Amino acid sequence: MNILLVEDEPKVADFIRKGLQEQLHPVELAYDGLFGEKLALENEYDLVILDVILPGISGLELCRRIRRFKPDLPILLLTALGSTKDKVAGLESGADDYLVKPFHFDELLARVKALGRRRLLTSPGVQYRIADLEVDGYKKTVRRAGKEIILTAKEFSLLELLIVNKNRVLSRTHIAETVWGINYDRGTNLIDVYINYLRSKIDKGFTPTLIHTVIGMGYVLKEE
Amino acid sequence: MNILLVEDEPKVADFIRKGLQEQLHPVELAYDGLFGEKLALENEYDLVILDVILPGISGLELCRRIRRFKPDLPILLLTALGSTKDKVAGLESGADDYLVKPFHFDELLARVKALGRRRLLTSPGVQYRIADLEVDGYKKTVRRAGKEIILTAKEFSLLELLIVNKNRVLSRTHIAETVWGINYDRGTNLIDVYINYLRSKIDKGFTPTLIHTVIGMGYVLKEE
DNA sequence: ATCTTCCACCAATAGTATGTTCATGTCGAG
DNA sequence: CTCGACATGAACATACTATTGGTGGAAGAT
Repeated sequence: MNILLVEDEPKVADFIRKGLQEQLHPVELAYDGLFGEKLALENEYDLVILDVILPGISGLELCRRIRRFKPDLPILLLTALGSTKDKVAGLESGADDYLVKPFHFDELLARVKALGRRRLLTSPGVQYRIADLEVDGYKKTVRRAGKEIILTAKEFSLLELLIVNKNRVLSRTHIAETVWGINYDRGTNLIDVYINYLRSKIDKGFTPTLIHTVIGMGYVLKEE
Repeated sequence: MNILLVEDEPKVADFIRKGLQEQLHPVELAYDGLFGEKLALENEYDLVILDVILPGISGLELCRRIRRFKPDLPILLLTALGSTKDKVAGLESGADDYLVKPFHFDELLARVKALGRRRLLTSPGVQYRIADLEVDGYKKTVRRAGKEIILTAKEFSLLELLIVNKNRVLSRTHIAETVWGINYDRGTNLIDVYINYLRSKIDKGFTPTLIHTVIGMGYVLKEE
């Protein structure tokens, strides 16, 4: 899930960004409201996390502006203030959810997941299986025919995307945006390379093969 | 917190499972009493949620059976019956708490949290083991291959977290929050250093090694 | 008070796996 | 046969992690 984080305190920003990246979400960061607005409007994020206290324009104002042009984009507000009045103000600005700092990171993750599910319908982070391949998004493990397979973070992220959308052809563009982030735009065959890595780890030596190329369109994970 | 849910109505089961997973609890599901009993006795859960009305054996009977072998395992009963008599019957069967359907999910969550906390606080005698490593959460002792190993407080706390979540990849963020408390400071490699301390004490010179790095994601304690 | 010891923590450096690119090889369609 | 599209292997760069030495402070001993 592509996430835009607007937070001016470097330490907090870093903490949140790293935590989300450890869950394999691509994260982009804006240090002030104006830049945040620019990014939010120019790109297609799945979620925006906004600090209320920002230099430039306030989080609430930014929230309203984003909401005006992107009514469906989920917005999560962060703030140090915890009064009911603040919460109401936040929600009235169009935020979908509200989290008071300091928070336990798991709490943030839970809300991120909840907001993400609203538009994706599928939520990575649970268990998936196809044929004799099992992917556990919680433990971050992969097994084929009962045997554990070790993947790197990027490989896992790619496989998770494929298995969540099994039987559906995924374009390279879509894969790039989901796994590598919004602003991925290199003229290389990086995705092909990673598909190749995955194949050698989860398909080589097993039947049936699960990763299929659809020429001109992209890749699918399916049986047969 | 690992949760076992025994519930035969698929809709209700799904509702509860999804809600709990959103809070990042791993949930396993049994659709009848016998299978529930098998799972409960064979695995290490932190909490069992039981429907009273079940095919096979009843929830009350199941509760008694589990209680016989796992006196410390928290059990939460769910039922459509709301009379005092029913509640008493449930609690007398050894359940720790009782919730009448239909309920608001927040209510369930609150109880789940409460039972979880109780277990963490009053968890004397919790012993964990993986391969030839034994950790006694009560005596605060650690042994590998029968030989006692002396750890400092922080080291023990870290090891305890790892072994409670064995086979699951733990992110640095999660580790930082659990062992060191909420802190935004990821500017140092303190966690890496403590992992290194632990490795030198419990892995060095032994096979198999138990602490594994998952680059980009965190660390796991597991065999293999 | 002072000394000693141990623990928690930090920072710099060395080390390694991963991420990325590029050149080349293969395959099928037309 | 030729082209486009994809697969593959290897080389390179980067990012992440391991390791070690050192600092400071707290607790206990003298």
